[in-house]
Amino acid sequence: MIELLKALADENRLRIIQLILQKELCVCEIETILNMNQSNVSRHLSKLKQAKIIESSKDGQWVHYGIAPGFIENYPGILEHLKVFFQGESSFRKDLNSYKKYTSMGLNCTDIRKDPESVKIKIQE
Amino acid sequence: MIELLKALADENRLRIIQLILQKELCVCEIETILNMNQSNVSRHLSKLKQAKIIESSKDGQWVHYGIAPGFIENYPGILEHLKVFFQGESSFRKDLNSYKKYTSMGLNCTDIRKDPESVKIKIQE
DNA sequence: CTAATATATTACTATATTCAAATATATTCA
DNA sequence: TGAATATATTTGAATATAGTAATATATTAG
Repeated sequence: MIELLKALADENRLRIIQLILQKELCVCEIETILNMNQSNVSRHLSKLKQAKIIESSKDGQWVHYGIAPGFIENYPGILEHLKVFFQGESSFRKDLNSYKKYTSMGLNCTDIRKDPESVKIKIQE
Repeated sequence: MIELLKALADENRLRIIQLILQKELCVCEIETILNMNQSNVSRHLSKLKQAKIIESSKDGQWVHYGIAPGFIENYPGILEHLKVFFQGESSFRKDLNSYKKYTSMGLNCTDIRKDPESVKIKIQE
């Protein structure tokens, strides 16, 4: 429980959680949508995984992260509070907007690989 | 929210919260029941207060701390998970036992003032 | 007023956490 | 196979946090 709370008590990790709650995503997508560097995203993902908040599945060279079912089952109350928080914070709404642009434009890992910067620009508001 | 989670993500602070959930208590009681030193308790209390998890009321030379109604109203889900966690952890059950001995023996701040060590011994299992 | 007591704060040390740059590993594709 | 890519890990510097001892502030009792 304490490890869980520690894992949740970080803005960047909450940003990642909000994204992953929408849909399973791979590291490069998280990196691009949140405009965070690779090392940082990887480190936070590993902390979230250790706290059993998220889980990973490897798909060739890509690694996808999704919310761990156990987290949803065991901590529905916390999840609810997080969702309310996400909705109330403009910076989190902005992240969500970037995510929505990313999907509605039909972008994917291959696009990111080709030109990460241009994807980043496209999904900014 | 992040500040709240940070404040919760510490064992000693959760121990304090469990106690205070039972009843409003003064600093010296928390100190004695949890067998923590005064400076440490005071520091954690101030962090919990800053996160609006607890609130204080001064009663002469004594300061009592209780759960902030706002915390209960705004974060019922988190509170539920905390209670479940408390019940499942033997170290937290032990704290609760000490608290119950403390009250069932009719002890109070004056007893602690007279002889803190003997109170500590009495409420150990 | 003075001594004693309750709590808060400060100063210091130890430990943990964050970030970013560099490096390592694994995988794909030409 | 070898080059490029995706992700993970290591490292070091900066910052934050926890704990303790000592000190400060407030309050009560005599």
